[in-house]
Amino acid sequence: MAVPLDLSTEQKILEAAKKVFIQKGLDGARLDEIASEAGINKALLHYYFRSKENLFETIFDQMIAKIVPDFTAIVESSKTIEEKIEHFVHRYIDFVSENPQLPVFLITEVNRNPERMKDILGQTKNFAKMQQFAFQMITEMQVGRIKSFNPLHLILNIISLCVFPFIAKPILQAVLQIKDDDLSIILHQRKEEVSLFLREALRP
Amino acid sequence: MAVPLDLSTEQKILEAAKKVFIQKGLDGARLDEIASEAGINKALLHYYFRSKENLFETIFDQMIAKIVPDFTAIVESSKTIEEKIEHFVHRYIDFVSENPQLPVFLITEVNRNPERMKDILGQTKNFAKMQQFAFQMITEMQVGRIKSFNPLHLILNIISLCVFPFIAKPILQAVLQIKDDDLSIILHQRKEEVSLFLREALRP
DNA sequence: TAAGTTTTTAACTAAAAAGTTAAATTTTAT
DNA sequence: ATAAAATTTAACTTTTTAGTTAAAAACTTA
Repeated sequence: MAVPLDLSTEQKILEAAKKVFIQKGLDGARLDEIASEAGINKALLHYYFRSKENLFETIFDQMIAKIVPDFTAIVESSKTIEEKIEHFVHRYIDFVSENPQLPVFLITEVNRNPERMKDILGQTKNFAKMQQFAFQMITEMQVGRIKSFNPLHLILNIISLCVFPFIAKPILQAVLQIKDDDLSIILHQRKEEVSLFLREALRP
Repeated sequence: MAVPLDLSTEQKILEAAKKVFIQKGLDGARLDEIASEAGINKALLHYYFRSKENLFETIFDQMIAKIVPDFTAIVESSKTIEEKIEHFVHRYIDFVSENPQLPVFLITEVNRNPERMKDILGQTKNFAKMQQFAFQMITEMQVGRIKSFNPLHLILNIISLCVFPFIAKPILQAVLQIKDDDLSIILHQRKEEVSLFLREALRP
């Protein structure tokens, strides 16, 4: 008896749904479009996932897990706090560069329905890891190796500097009146620019 | 002959539309909801604005004009660059605090339809003013009054630090597992925190 | 081959929403 | 008072979309 597990088809649907939902949002996405994007039909969509909402939540949960920064590796290494921050900035900007539509998608949908977040992050260990990271910061601040800041705000600052320009991309493009490629160059520079900026701010 | 200018009704419609569009987006907004929010009916909506798209664009243009930072006053004053930045940070965070849904609304809609921006900002003098601001920065950098950075990235950094935490509000709330009020306190602290952070980064 | 599973085809229903209209009523300005 | 303008009422059309279904075809595997 074949359990209904043709992962390749389920995967095709998930990929297509991801693409369409990220582009158009929950309201804007059309099941027919997802189906044709996956190279199948609506009936088969219904065969695998019973409803649009169902499909959306599967995608949404995956995306949240991807974008909430994973401090685990960073906290565990034995580098200085500056090296860790630099490492984080590089990794996170790389990640956002490769998934440029993710932040806007999540922010849009979470704002439209904040309830959705409530359940998801409750169990993860992200907050604990973040606190651990904050404690390391405080230690190095007290020793005088870096300037003293409120650690929560410092973490917020780091993430803001990494993510926001990618979120504001089309607005930036209009204000600066430049083409896609030119903006990409600017955004690519940010890895070094943000690292430098943070280094200077933290210099004791 | 009374010209069709009962501004009070037109204004009521615009206010209602602003509220609903900002909350639900173009796709999610319902004309019936806008009408009842304005205390009128759909027919009158049609009497003033011919279509949903028409109404939306009126709102959208207003919102864009509001959120793109106005450097005019700042550029013109005779303060030091640090004072100007501090002034800007305070004013912009105040503005975002008072209009917390604006950034998400604009980012969502611009991402969904980047064409919309193209026309709007073409004629404004924002870019010129921004360049003027950048030149002032460069001058003070060369004199050694502040640390040298790429001025475009510096402006991006300032705006990122001001806006992003407000955009990410519901995600933050979920990650930190705190209530609305507690997050508001944290966000309120940012005016001072961001000012301090920028001062430290720019210290020669 | 035979049974079970996956996929397509091709309809269809029900609901929601935008857009439209015409006629009646109310308000405003002259 | 009366003409013009604003507003309501209430119905209607059209379009779009999610959701559903049944039957046939194709594929998989024992």
